Amino acid sequence: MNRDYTKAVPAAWKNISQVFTALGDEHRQRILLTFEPGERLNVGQIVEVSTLSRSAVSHHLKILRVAGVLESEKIGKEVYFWLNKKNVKEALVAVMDYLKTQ
Amino acid sequence: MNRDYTKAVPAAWKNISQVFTALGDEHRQRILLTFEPGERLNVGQIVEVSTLSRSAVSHHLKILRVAGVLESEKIGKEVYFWLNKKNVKEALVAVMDYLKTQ
DNA sequence: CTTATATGTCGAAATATTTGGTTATGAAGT
DNA sequence: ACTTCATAACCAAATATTTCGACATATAAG
Repeated sequence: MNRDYTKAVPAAWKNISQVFTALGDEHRQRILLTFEPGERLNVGQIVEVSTLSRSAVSHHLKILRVAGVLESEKIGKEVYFWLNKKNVKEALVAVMDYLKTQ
Repeated sequence: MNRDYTKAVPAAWKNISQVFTALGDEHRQRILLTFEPGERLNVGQIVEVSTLSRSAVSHHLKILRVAGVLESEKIGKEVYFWLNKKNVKEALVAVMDYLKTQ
């Protein structure tokens, strides 16, 4: 039994937490699945296909962005979002690596 | 833009949700990191290294078990838990595969 | 400079999760 | 059968998250 993690988790796992929390919500999964390969979508487009209000979508987009699942850039009046594949992959690989040691 | 997921997510993603929600919580991460390779731990041992009450630990163990992150078996008076590597890996691979199409 | 549009932020209500005490269940020992 | 021990289930309180409308900001258009 490993007692090292009684009170905390390694720093790397804090980032993993965010990614996993972000992907653990069905509304956020639906937002992600809306993106076609390489596509960038603005908030209005995402709201359009969502069943949630604009501010709820904005809230979920923020969680996804802070977690590093999405990246965003403002172009004119619009804010475009796209998938941060690299960062999501890193979180998945980290857990895969942990599994391999088990 | 893919509009297929406006109201629901593919069935496979529902299982993924559970695994990701389970792994997105720091208390549950700490429980997982307590397991050494191949080890089986009973509830008492996990409570012992946790900062939470017995009933809170039991609650988190149930979430981990229902999500398929842990498996359990009652032996005598004790219930032993161990990592369900196969199931966690499947969820991770499913998301990895999604990333590859993106 | 005023107006319209896109998005973010705030605050309060609704909802969900977490927590720990108490009670119930089930297995083992006496 | 009675007691003890380990754990699960139940329940209510505490806490966190989600939600949406109202307001704020920023950019562009007229």
